[in-house]
Amino acid sequence: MSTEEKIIQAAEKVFLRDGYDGARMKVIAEEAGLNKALLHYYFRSKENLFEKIAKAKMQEFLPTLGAVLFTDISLIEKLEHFIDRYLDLLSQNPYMPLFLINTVHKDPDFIRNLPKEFLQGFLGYFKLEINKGNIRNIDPRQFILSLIAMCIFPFVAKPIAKHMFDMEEGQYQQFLEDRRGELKTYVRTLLSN
Amino acid sequence: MSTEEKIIQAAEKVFLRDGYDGARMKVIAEEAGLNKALLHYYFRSKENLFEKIAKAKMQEFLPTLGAVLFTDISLIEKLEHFIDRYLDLLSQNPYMPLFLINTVHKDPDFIRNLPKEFLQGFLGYFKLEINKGNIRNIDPRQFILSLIAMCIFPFVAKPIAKHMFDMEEGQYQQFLEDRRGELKTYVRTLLSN
DNA sequence: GTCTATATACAGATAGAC
DNA sequence: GTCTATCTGTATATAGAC
Repeated sequence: MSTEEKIIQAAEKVFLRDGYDGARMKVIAEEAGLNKALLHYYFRSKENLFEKIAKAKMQEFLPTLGAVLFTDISLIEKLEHFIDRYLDLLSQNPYMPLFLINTVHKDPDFIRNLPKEFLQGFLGYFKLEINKGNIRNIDPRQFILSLIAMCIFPFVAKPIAKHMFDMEEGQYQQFLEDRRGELKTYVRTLLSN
Repeated sequence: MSTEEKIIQAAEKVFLRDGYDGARMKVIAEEAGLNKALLHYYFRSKENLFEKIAKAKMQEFLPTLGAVLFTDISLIEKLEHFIDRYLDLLSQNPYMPLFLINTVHKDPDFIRNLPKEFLQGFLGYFKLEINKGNIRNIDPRQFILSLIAMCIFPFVAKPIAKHMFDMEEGQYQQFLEDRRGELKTYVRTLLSN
């Protein structure tokens, strides 16, 4: 692994966990097993390193989801696949949502370049299915936002939910596993005619 | 307004918006129209001031919700009231959820003292209603987490959602207003036998 | 390219006049 | 109780030896 890759990997870990304000170049350097000065040699500044990491992570995170929405199955099946893929992705990147939310909160320009055409396309398709009478008449935007909320929230609010529900780590993992079926049931119930 | 109150009010605003790491004592002082040194005179340290603010805000935020759950109406009506009250509360405190999530993320001990008995009580009541056959058989914890997620997420992810849906501020406010009815419909659809 | 040593800036915190 | 001036620590960033 090259020095640059070591830095990027360490920076991803630290920035995702601690955010921009909470992250320290010293900590990133230690995590990479390198010297602080090298971070500046390769990336000039903390801000620059952060931007590189944040933009790459966002590009990596969002479009992965678009794919499943354009396969040749029914809308409800698409959404069920979406739930599985999204929860997989979140399990592998539990810090991503909070990181993304905080980053955009601090600097709204960060989303400027994020692709949104695939979502617009999907919303149009959703409306078509409603007009065809294949699913219940419902606001597609409200529904999609709700579905994403239900997927993301248990990861973002994990420590709070664990406390409120009096769960240990293992129990919460099981809870997240059970959630897949639960969310699919919600989707079918809400959209079926 | 006393000096101490001025500081608290300014600190609330800045900490809620910028988080602990992002907040600056200088900014809080300016916001309060006072000198930096006074913050230390009244609260000794940044950490101490933050704890005071954070604990007060949490205590203020959570129990407000418990009340509506113990009125003498049906479960579905309770949940409909909950949605209205919760969305009201969030409209008045849009930064609260992200602040709370980040604070607990940084220091999990912050929730140690948060009351959870009212939730446990409500979950028990929920199960009773299922056993009585008044509502559909569903996991109460999964359902409550989903409902809270659907309420909170549009506030937490507001900049992202606005961008993705191509909305201006006014449109998004309308979207949030429309959401009340939408969520109530979801609840009725998911819980009705 | 990689390190040690250092410069620079600014944060939180304190001292002391009023 | 409130201010100005200052201390101290630590963060990012740079200089320069190797």
